[in-house]
Amino acid sequence: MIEAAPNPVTTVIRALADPTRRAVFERVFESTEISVAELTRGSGVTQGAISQHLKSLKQAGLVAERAEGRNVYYRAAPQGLEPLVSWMDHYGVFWRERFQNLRDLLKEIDP
Amino acid sequence: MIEAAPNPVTTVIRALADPTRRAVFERVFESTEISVAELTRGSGVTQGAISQHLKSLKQAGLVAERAEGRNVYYRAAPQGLEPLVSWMDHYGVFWRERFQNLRDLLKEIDP
DNA sequence: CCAATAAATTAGTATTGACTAATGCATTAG
DNA sequence: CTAATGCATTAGTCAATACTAATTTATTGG
Repeated sequence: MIEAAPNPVTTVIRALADPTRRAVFERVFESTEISVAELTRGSGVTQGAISQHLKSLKQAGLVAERAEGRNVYYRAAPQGLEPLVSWMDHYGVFWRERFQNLRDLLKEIDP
Repeated sequence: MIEAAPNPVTTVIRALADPTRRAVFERVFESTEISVAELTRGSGVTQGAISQHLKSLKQAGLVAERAEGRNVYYRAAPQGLEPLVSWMDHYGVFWRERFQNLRDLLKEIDP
């Protein structure tokens, strides 16, 4: 028992901490669905590396996959960001900084 | 020149990725001001380690310091979280998830 | 059936990074 | 002045991790 399962915030932040892996997440997010081969193209790293990054992202709950034939299509799971959102929210960043903007925005929408 | 200065998002996320360092940030945030010695107490690591973590946090713009005599007092700089907020915001997490709650909240405040 | 393609996994390597112990450098107390 | 305290920095260690190259397992096109 040297395990001590890291909390969800740590898992999510660490998954996003590596620039290459974060770029993978961003590309997945921007597409509805994207295959590993396509993610590999233009990534600058090997297919194996991409698969490893996808595994981390999946474990962090940030992506989900769908296998079809010999392809595997990945899609973003933004709910996976929730632990990070909550953590930041707890530190009060959002409301205090964005409250006024949002208030204005809502006035326009629903005056 | 193997440098290639990492972008602010990377700097901030990486600063928060380590649980010990994040705990330091949290303690700094919770106090108005706190000295290195006090941060060291109950941290489970040495004073040197704390100083190193504070250096990372400072470089990330997450804390600021004030020297007084032989003490150095640290305080949180939540604006340092902005790159991360923007990054997440760009991926649409906040409005979509919190819009309804906030709308209700604003209705109560300003009906 | 067979060659080719997609993706995951594995073993090995090099780098980074968190830590300690020790030292250095001010500043304050006696 | 001298000892003690607070903090930063340094050098060295060990573990984690990002990567490649190679292999493995499926699946599909000719």
